Amino acid sequence: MARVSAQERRRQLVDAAFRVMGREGFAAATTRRVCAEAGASLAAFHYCFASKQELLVELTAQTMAGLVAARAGVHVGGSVTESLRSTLRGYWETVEQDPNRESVLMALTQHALREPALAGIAEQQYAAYHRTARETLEEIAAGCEVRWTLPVAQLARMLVVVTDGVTLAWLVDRDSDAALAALNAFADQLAGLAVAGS
Amino acid sequence: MARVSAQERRRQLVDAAFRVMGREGFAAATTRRVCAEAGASLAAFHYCFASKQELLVELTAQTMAGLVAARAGVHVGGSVTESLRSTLRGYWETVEQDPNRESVLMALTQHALREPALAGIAEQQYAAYHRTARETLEEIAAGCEVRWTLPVAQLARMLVVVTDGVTLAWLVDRDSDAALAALNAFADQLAGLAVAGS
DNA sequence: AATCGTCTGGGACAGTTGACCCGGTCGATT
DNA sequence: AATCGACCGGGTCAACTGTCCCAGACGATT
Repeated sequence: MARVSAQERRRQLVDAAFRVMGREGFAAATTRRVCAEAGASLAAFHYCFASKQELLVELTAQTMAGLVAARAGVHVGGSVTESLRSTLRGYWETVEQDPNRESVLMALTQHALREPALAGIAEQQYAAYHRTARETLEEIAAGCEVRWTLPVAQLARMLVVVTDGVTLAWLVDRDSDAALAALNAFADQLAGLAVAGS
Repeated sequence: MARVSAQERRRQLVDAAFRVMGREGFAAATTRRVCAEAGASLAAFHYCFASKQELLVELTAQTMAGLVAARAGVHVGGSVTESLRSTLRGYWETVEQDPNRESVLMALTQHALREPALAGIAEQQYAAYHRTARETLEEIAAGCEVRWTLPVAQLARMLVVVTDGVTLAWLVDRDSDAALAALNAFADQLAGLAVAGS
């Protein structure tokens, strides 16, 4: 077995846990299963992490950060409608490209809502979503020289609601056309809430 | 311990499983925990159910049926906007009144997507959502003497997307005002897709 | 009251899980 | 090359899980 730094080992274990969860579900990510996936021993696990909880916390934080980064791609160009459409399409590509991240994140969110040790993590996660969405909307408004006729916070929530809802439905029926159609329709509706101006 | 019919015992156990899941999460619903909640013995459990899977299947079916029934409340009256708003508000009241049903259903959906024995159940669940949503939209269109300018199937998906997304976000941050505002905004946008006519 | 299917009590089983521990091995620093 | 902290192998532990079993108690039918 390769001899790597504790920090590197931690990363490997977190990645392995993510892969196992994505492939076999949250419950399948036992310490042994994760260690096997990472090619590490149980002792190595408990050398790197004080407990499974600790890995879960790190996994949640890391996955969350990756998602926010992926969602942050804003495409400004042409009309408000076009900007919204291409931004949403950009997000959607990241989902279809790696569906597991979404299902893992959903499971982590569910778990974080119950586990006292992870209290606040789900809330932070959603706060980050809302912040990212708000920034995206503000960027588009600035780039297209329009302003929103509803509070940006409310629009941001709607954006998160729609992306989450579309993702959830797609995870079940995998109907990509319907998902994209819904996103486009929403982009058009949202564009209707923008008027020219500062 | 009371002596009840096997059928009644099954119902009790399903209810107990639902309560335990709602209170402590999906993973907490072990056979022993469920039996304790129902006031039954382990033997009673395996007399009524061949396996835990069997209970899970029945629980999913029953919870699903309850939800579809709850969502089916259509309020037609006044303008399209008003009808949509009050229908969505009606749905929302059922969510806030029993938040556990939503989180349990979400966990069951997650589980059903992985478990081969429950294959198809999640899909059926969502198909039922979409059917209910489509019927709701058609009822409103008929009652308000309008027609939709987009395919009803697409609008139905948007309806499901929004209700699911709003519910998901609310389960995390419990911001009822924001949830209701999002639903109202969506109702207004949806109303914009209706024009007078048959 | 005898019978029979329905139901229950308590216990047992093997398998899995998270956690832990100790002796030892590696590699860089000195 | 001696030292020391980082790291690993393999084994152990108690707790918990789903499942199963059997002797017996109940209640309706005969």
